[in-house]
Amino acid sequence: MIDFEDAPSGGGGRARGIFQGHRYQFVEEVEWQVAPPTEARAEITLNTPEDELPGYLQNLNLPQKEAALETHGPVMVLAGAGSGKTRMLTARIAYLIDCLKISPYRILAVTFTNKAAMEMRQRIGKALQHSVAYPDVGTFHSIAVKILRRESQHLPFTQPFVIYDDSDQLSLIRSVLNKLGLDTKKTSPKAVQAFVNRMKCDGVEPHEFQPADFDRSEKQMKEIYGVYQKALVDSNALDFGEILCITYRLFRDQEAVRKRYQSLYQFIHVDEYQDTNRIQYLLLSMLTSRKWGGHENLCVVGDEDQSIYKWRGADIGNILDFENEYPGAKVIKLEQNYRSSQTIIRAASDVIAHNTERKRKTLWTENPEGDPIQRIHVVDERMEAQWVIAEIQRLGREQGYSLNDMAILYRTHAQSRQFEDYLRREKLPYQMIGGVRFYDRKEIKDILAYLKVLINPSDSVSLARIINVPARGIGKTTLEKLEELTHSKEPDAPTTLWGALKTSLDQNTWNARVHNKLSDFLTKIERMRSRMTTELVSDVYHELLEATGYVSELKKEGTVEAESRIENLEELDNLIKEFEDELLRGKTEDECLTLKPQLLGIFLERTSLVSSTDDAMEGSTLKMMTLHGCKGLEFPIVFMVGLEEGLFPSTRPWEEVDEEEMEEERRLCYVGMTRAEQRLYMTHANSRRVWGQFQIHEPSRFLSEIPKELVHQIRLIPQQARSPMAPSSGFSLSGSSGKHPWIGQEIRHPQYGIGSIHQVTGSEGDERVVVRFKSGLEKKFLARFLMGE
DNA sequence: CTGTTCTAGATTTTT
DNA sequence: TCTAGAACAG
Repeated sequence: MIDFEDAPSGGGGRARGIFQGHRYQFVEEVEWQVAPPTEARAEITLNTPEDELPGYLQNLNLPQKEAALETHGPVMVLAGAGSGKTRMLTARIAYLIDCLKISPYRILAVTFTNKAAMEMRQRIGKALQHSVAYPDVGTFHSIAVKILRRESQHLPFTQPFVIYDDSDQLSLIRSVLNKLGLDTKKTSPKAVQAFVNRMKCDGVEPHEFQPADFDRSEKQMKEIYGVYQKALVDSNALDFGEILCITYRLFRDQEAVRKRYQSLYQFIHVDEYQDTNRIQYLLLSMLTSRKWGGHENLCVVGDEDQSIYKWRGADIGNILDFENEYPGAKVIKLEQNYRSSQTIIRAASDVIAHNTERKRKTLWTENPEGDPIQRIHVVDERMEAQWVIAEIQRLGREQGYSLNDMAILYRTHAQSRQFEDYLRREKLPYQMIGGVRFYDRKEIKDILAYLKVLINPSDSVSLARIINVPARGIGKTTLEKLEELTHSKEPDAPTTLWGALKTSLDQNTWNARVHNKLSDFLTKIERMRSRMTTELVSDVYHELLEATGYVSELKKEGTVEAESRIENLEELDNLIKEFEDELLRGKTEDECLTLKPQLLGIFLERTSLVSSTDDAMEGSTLKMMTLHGCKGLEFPIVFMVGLEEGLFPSTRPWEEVDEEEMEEERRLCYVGMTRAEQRLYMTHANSRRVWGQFQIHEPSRFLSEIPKELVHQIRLIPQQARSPMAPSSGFSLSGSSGKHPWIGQEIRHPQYGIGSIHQVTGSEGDERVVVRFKSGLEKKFLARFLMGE
């Protein structure tokens, strides 16, 4: 039953739980010799009677068992949705360790997200009961970073390097454009970023790129890319793409290193293989391909029907080419679905059958036929949310479903708003997966930037971010002058902002006022830096908040936002403590001593690599997420919302429809539909507000691709939306007589209560008003909004 | 140098 | 509609 008493969880990316069960190894526990080839196959075969099998191999179907036992040589498993591929992978790894006596350290499993890695680790642990050692399980990025830390002597980067996320990357690109004297209006930083990342997905370095002969912009891009790469090295920072590229180059160019990792990771597994990109493919072939002296013990698991990251460089070619790269590869299909009803499987299969570029694979199930697909036609997005929430309550009340049996899936995060509103109103606890990452919040990024500067003063992006945060009188012009110093071509000119800061202070180039401010800042940072080596991160963290006055600034503000920012900083404090606890627990004093200076680096690395979908799922809450975020999950009941042309499939009206993109949208639809076990709802609205404007939408083409006999259609008429139980839309005016606001007019707001208009600005029809509420609170609103359309 | 207002761009999806 | 960067005034 739904617990109606629970308070709403507030949604948003909570960071809790991210670090649970995530154990990095620092003390090297691996000997670097080549293990003897494992000839000693255990006597388990496909014919072994079920009751003689170890538990983890029982109850697998034939192809699953085949895939699990085919441990040597290249294997590609084409696993349909819900066909038990994680089960198979777990069984396979357990079998390697338990029966074939392969050391867990010789096994690598690559997953798409950190959350998936955590789950797999848990499942392997369960299968092996009491095993102490775990195989390496992680994302491409986390594994690559680990390797880079270990092999830093071969890299242009020095040890405590930092990782730049997308927005850091964008800042660096801006500063590069600036340095090159390019106008950001003509060369958009975003376009440069897209270009750079595209290059990196394919593993193309600046000098390798061949611009088309007469294409000036490509030539310019190439140049910017080169300068950007240099700036990365100067900042001692890696962006996401670079993490993989540089690891690839390390393996390609350093044979000894490559050999070592080939023998370290003798059995490699890759989940969600359909979403790997070129550089990940190259990385894998470095470790496994015969061409590079690899062992070919590679097992990839994927489903081209679920490939939904083409826009990020995922290359379906990786699936199609597998058999060429690894001749003699065994291809195994898992086609039996254990998750969904017949109806859902048939509907989803019919939809995906409209794609032309796919390998034939037929999903089937022994599950009962189940309910028809519920197609709900509503008037607008408010009604959609209202109806879905009411239905969720009904299912809880009448059929005993609990909230975590259900999920709402949408195409874009922006669609979550309506649902949040109604969920809050109805006091149903919910959790949004994805959205704004905890670590992307401004205050968290600020403080992390400080921490990054502490371990790596070369990090100019972070330094520029915090040099005047909170405001300490170091303004734009000063910063610009500092940056200019780094652009100088003199032989011993500083290359980093930090260097520029130091030399300029040494050479007394500033007037007294600026000089003092800068040197104050410098000494503060230096002092904290010196404490870093001996003290815990949590202690430095406190001094940081103290010395910079960050929290006291926030306290001064006294707004609700500031309050929640302070709370977030406290949450960060908890996370740091939790992290230190986890790493230092059970360690000897000596070990702690060596560990301490590394703590901050590891902490920052983790914060950069967790994604917004890595949030732990909490107990009985309704889950909402994008269709991309639902990959790998399943729910008894699924609501897919906003099935409208333009929104889903998402198209840009001014651009021609790209057939390939349309097929990706369709795969996304397939992924969403196959999340449902028992019941699937699909809603579409007649019209909805997009960017504040009403748009009329046709029902999504995907709806018509489902056979009619599988669908139960419901059309909700407008009157229902205005029924007494429907909360009115936000505001109501008491005693309003006209369409225009006047000063002194009384306003009732559902959240803030009663107030009166204090000020009116803006032109007729687009007035903005300031309302002063009884509580003394002053808020600004759009009058149009306030007058109820 | 700071705080405010103005404008443009974004909403497709993320390691 | 909202946000973040840019431009402007104090």
